Amino acid sequence: MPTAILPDGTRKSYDHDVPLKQLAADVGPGLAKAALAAVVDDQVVGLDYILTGDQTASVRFVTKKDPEALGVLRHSCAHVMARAVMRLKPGTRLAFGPTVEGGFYYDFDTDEPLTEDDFPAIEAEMKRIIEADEPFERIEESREKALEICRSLEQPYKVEHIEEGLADHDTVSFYRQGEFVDLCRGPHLPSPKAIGAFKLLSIAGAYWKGDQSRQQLQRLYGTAFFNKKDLDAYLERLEEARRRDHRVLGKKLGLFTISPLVGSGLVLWLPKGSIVRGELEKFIRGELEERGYLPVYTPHIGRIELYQTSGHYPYYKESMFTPIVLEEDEQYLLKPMNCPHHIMIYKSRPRSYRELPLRLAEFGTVYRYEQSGELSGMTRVRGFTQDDAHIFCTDEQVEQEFRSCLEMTQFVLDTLGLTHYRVRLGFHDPSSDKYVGDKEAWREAEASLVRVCEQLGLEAEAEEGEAAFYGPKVDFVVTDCIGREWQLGTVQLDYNLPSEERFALEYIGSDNRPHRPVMIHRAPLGSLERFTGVLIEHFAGAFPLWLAPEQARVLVVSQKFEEYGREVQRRFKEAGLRVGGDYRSEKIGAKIRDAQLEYVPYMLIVGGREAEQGTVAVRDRIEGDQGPMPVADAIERLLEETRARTVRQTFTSSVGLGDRNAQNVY
RNA sequence: GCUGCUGUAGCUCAGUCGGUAGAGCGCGUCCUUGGUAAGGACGAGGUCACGGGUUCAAGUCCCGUCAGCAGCUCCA
Repeated sequence: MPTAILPDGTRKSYDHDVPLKQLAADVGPGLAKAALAAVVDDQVVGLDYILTGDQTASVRFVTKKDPEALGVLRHSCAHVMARAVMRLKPGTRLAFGPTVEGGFYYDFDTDEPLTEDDFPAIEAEMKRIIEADEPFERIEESREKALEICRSLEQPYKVEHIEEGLADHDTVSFYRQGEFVDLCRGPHLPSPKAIGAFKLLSIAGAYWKGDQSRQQLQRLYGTAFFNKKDLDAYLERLEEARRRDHRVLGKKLGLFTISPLVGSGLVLWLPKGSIVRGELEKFIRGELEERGYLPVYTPHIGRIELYQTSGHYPYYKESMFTPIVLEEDEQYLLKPMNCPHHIMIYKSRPRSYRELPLRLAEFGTVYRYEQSGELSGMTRVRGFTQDDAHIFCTDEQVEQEFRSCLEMTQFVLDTLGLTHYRVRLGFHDPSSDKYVGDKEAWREAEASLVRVCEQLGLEAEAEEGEAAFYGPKVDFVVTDCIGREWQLGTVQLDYNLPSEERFALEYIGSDNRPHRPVMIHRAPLGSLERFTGVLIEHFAGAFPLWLAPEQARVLVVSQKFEEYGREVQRRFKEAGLRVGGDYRSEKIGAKIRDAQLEYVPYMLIVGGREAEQGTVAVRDRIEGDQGPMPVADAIERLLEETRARTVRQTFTSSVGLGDRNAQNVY
């Protein structure tokens, strides 16, 4: 006999199979009314779920206060949307319709393309469907019956999914609402009435099963909430995120620009952005020096043979700018990677084990011909500078070096207050042939990565297929303000480029015999372009003092005090601070407002009182008026905050439709 | 690269049915000289992304190119 264990520990037993709907009613009429779904043994299910036989399960009912409810609601809303589209565009083939962070989508194969102009009609139809309030009805069928149903509904994608994706399922489930029947795992709301507010957000193309060689579908994105207030709040957060977008702020604050005449994906760093980049480079350079790296410089082009030897050319030919051809046998590539150049520095003379580990570092600028549709502000570009280095070491040194690289990356991210990142272990995909090197070396390398991460207490998740072609890696991945993920820092282990088939690197060991070194590729920031783009959003344009293009600005109360203002400005400048001055014939309120809007961290306000006493009235961008203090004290205060690289404010929230952890995929 | 959308002043955007372009901010000049988030007046500023086409007439309609946006795919 089925038994349910409720959250408060009470057990309810039945002498017959019992649907959760009834269980809820037995617990109380209030619950029966409020319950939207349930969690049975950690699995979210609908109220149509039936406790059977000798099943003993923990059951927790989900109401709109529980976080699980929103996902169920959105998935139901996706069905409502699909039903509306089916009504408006008969014959549409349905693909997948999962929930994603922030909402849901559904993929359609329509005869005529959908456009945003179709949204009002679809939304109106959805509204009618919700108001009609027909229940979602779960139907379980055998595979054969299910195939028959999907064939009769003329839903070829569903047929394919039952045949392939669900090959190991004996039965599959459908949900029916009125005339609309869809293959679906569920769960759904008891009825659509709970969908209090929804909105279609965008339309885009998407490939069937994510495969570029297959049919392109129309992906309709939307979001839904229990009430209008939550929807409005979400839309407001989207707006805010948009204002924090590095492309918007980069333009507004004069940090960078991109000119079609120069070329798309090629960043022009404006003076203010260049200051931020320069400070980051200075910071990294200091760390490199302390950690025993040696600076090198290499040219921006190299002969094509260099990249044929490394293996990059055959693998990434399509993603490179086409070769510069001088003569048949003399071709050059704009370098897409720094490693082959650094390898040639290693190879410039015989190496002894006494030199290892040899750490060669360069802010190396590389060029990659990224697909046009991929380009995005500073985060995906065609020319970028990596804070790159390659470490050549012995087998015994690998783990220690690898650990140091991870520690440096963590240190750099911590310094900037970037704490919301995930660590991804990029492992090879055993079913792919894109990797070079023997299996044993890969196995060993991946095992050592896991070991080091465990030692450091790094919570890392392994992902197959994310490795570089020459070795596994550890990536630091952050999410931007609209929910997209970007890889920043990376540390990669490489047993292949040093190998006989590639560059045949050697060092002479203590036994006076040649040995093969191991390489580590690493870049804590990744690229300065992408990192700066992410930082702009991370600080919402308000950089901490040490990075701020203009650290302080002298504001004179009236132009009568310009002379004293310029004297103050000179003293701050001599102390090494980046200080501007506002001597316009504006009122002090206007000058403060402008400085605030430009995110100048400190305002130095001077008028008659300050001129007389040799002080400045310091106004903190965050805290406001700090009152007057001697010029020397103010300088010392700012210098101290700069030296400490203090981070006082960050913004980490992200909204949008990122599809990590997509639920209910069919 | 693919699907959909967009491109008007330095920026953000309006421009109805096809009838030769507007606002706010910013910028310049002048007045104003002030005490912690917007003082006032006047003025300059446009190849309506680019190239074709339809039309008596195109910012507006059609085609192409370039660029951007959203998503997919890719990412050494």
